[in-house]
Amino acid sequence: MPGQIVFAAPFDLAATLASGQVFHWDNPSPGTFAGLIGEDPAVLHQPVPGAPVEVLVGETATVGHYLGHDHDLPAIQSTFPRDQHIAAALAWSPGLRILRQPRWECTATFITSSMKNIPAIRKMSLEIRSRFGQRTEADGHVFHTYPDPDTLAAAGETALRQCGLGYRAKSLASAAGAVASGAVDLAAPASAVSLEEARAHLTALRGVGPKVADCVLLFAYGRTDAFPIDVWVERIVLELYLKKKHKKNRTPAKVRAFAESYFGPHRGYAQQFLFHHARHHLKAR
DNA sequence: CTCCAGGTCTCAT
DNA sequence: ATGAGACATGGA
Repeated sequence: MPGQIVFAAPFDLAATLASGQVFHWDNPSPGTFAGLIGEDPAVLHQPVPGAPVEVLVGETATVGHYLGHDHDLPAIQSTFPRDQHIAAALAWSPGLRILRQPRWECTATFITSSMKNIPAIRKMSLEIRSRFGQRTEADGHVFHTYPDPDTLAAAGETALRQCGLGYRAKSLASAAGAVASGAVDLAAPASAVSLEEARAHLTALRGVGPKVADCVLLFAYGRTDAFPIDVWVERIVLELYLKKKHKKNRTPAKVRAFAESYFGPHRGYAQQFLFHHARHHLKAR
């Protein structure tokens, strides 16, 4: 039932929902966010960062789980290296959290994310939802669920292309088919012991490479040791940490090796702070 | 109008 | 293993 969620450590709802890990939330008025958590409508309000989150629509338990209410942020942040770049990112949005998103929804939206900016990813996602999802309504807000694998597999590549997916339509249709048929089991990564094994389950899907797999593991499976490396994060690591290194030490493999050894056991969390900070302060090249 | 976007796949060294 | 191109579309 509706109520209030008090976080043990400062929480920033707006930063969390606008940090490029999820794309479908609406922001109808300052501090208010409306969206679906799986199939459940949610309308949340936080007047200012750090304040309790008012759940106007939705179950507080469901919302809390989605928002990572149980994450011990101070403990997680204490594992980060103490350098000026991490410090700046933490100061910029101390209440940023990693969400617990539904597996398929997260996988599918990140399959469509390659070579698209965040507004475009959002637009494709909303188009897919409104065309193929189930319509629900709550408190005057209209929502559309993210269509399940069977629905998208049945829709097919051509229909997905009409949602603006371009070449990604083929990947999404293929991935939907693989999950719908059971060829790929999205429960498998959750019980994988190693990160590598978890990643392998996901990269079996067309359109899922190392970067998308790490995003999904981080944003849907709670693997905070997964460290997605996109153009932004690669730039951050190269510019801020490997600036003076010789070319030989500035390859993608070296960036990955550095990240895995430097940022600690919750490096995915560190990555999200750095990414969110950089997107607001670094100029596109 | 040009540039570029939270990459992946394929095929070449 | 590492590198170069192709890939579709739309936001800025």
